[in-house]
Amino acid sequence: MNHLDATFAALADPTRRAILARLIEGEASVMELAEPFAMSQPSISKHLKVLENAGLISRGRDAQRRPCRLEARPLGEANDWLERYRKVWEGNFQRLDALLGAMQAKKASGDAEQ
Amino acid sequence: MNHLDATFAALADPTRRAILARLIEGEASVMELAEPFAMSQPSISKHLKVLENAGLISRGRDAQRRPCRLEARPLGEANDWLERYRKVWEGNFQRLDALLGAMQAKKASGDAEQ
DNA sequence: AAGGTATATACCCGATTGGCTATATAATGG
DNA sequence: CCATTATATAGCCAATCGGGTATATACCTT
Repeated sequence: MNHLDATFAALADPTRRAILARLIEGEASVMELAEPFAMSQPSISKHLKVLENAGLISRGRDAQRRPCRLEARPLGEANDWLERYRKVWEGNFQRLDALLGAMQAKKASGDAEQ
Repeated sequence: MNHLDATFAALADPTRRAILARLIEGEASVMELAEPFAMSQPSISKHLKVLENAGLISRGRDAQRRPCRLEARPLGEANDWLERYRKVWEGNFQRLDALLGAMQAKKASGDAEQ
């Protein structure tokens, strides 16, 4: 599984996004993270493992607690990928590009159309 | 399914990200989009439906072709969500890492807290 | 109307996901 | 040691996913 795959897949779940949002404020134990959700502790642990495998959190040790801390670097990489689309969502010059792209595609494949 | 859920889930697949990347250059038909992949046409159509349901593409009509066009607004929303973490991945929000220099600190894996 | 081309749909399949309960492990405090 | 607390693991289940093939549909051309 690609790095970006894992990052975006991890972000596709609202529980996991909420956990990350909580971790902006600082480290938290599993119990603390589980508290807002109507969900069993093992389910939260599973979500945490997904986040950890995606490199979005790391875990420490504090007595029997395993505090989670945010690791935002993969979010930066996801952001880098998204950046390439910024021009598109900020301005609406899809139409122009569409025209250019279609003309080039025609040249490349040499098909019969129009 | 939440809007962000659908967006991130759509982005979690490398085929779909490659399709979006292709669409930056402009509209493309299903056949054109399928060409780079060792994958059947129905599978590509499935991916396109995922992208369409996430609002990431829209489709037109050109004879028997159904050209796909990039719709980047959901990417902007995903970006908005990620923005809240920018300070964190740009460094220093993590107490000691700020002092040590975030770049090298990534090497050592086992440091827990403070 | 027939045939070709582009795309969609239906269905099958194995793998993964996201939830659960029950139980195991880890570390602490008495 | 023992009990308690915090967390992880195992196994179950239904749903979804991502691929496939076969077939249907839509539109154009002749």
